[in-house]
Amino acid sequence: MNEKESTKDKIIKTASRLFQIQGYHATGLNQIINESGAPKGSLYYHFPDGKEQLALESLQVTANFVLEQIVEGLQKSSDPVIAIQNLINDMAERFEKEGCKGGVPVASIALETSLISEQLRNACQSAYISFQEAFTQKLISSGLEEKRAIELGIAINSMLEGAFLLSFTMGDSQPLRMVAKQIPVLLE
Amino acid sequence: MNEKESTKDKIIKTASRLFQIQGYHATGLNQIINESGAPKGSLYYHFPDGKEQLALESLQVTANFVLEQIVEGLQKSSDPVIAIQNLINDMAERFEKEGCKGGVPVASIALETSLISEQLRNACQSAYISFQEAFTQKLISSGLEEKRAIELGIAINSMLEGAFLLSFTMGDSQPLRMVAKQIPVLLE
DNA sequence: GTCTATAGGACGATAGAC
DNA sequence: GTCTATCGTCCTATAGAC
Repeated sequence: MNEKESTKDKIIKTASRLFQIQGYHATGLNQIINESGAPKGSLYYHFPDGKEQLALESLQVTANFVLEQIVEGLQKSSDPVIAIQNLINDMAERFEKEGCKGGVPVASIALETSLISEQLRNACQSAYISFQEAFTQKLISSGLEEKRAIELGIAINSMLEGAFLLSFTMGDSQPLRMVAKQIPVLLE
Repeated sequence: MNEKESTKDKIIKTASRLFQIQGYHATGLNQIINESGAPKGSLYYHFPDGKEQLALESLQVTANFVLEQIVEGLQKSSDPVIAIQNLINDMAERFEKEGCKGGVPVASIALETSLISEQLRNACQSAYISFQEAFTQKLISSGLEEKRAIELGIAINSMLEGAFLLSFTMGDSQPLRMVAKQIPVLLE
């Protein structure tokens, strides 16, 4: 394996965390360098297009991580109601363990950059679509009609993102918990 | 009436719009002054505590506007399913008329400031609670049991906020429309 | 690949005249 | 109530040595 990639990876890992918690504009490149412990001079070597490129690659790491959580969570039960409920509750638990201050995965970058960088907006959109398709796929494979599964995938994704946003703002995972509780009703 | 308040009001009105579209950190005080057409020297006279105070008062204006939309929308039909569905569809229509670029009302400030200003976080939280209580109240007054109405108020609010976030990021009101479509299922 | 130094600009905030 | 000038700080980005 390439040990040489570890500097770039350290930068991306720190950037992902900071962008998610603080947002795009509030996170400076200096802070990323300092907190990552990466060599100060290496940023523009690894990311020649600057902050936007760094944000893009960081976002993709974050999005892949979340998607993996979703896909793996959905595999744990064949019953989609139980699977989705457990997934959201697991996310709520993780969120609580971060002191309800872990930020909102994709949203923090999406809100700040969608109107100023088509590239970043597009990456956020792709991330959201991948989430909703994971839900849709689960519903289809458990026998739901495709059209209905697509509708529900979008709705469940909306609920999840909204509940994350509310839980973060309130510093309380209650919205996530409440949304999980409505899944049986929604999938009736 | 006091014609003298018009300068402060102009500043707040412009700030509300810009904070909502661009976010907190991306919106400079200079831009607010320039676009509002307000006298340049008057900002720190009207808002001695600076940007944070301006954001706070702007947020309250935005939140009151949204709450009014919700309350008035919910009054238009006695059937809560129809009322909520129409409300969300009206919001989707308004969003489309802004070219799907109108920003996400409270979220843009909530995400950027919740961890750096307890005052602003608290104002965002109050705004969200007022929204969810409007839904809950509507459900109670149409005969739903209180405990269930509270749960649903939170869930509907989550769906709405999430759908706004997704619609904004995708530049397409589809998530808002899909969420509206699920209301009958949720309230079954 | 890494480092230092710095350019060049924007920002929030303040002081003091009017 | 308004205005101008300015301070100090932060930012992104670049140039050039090593």
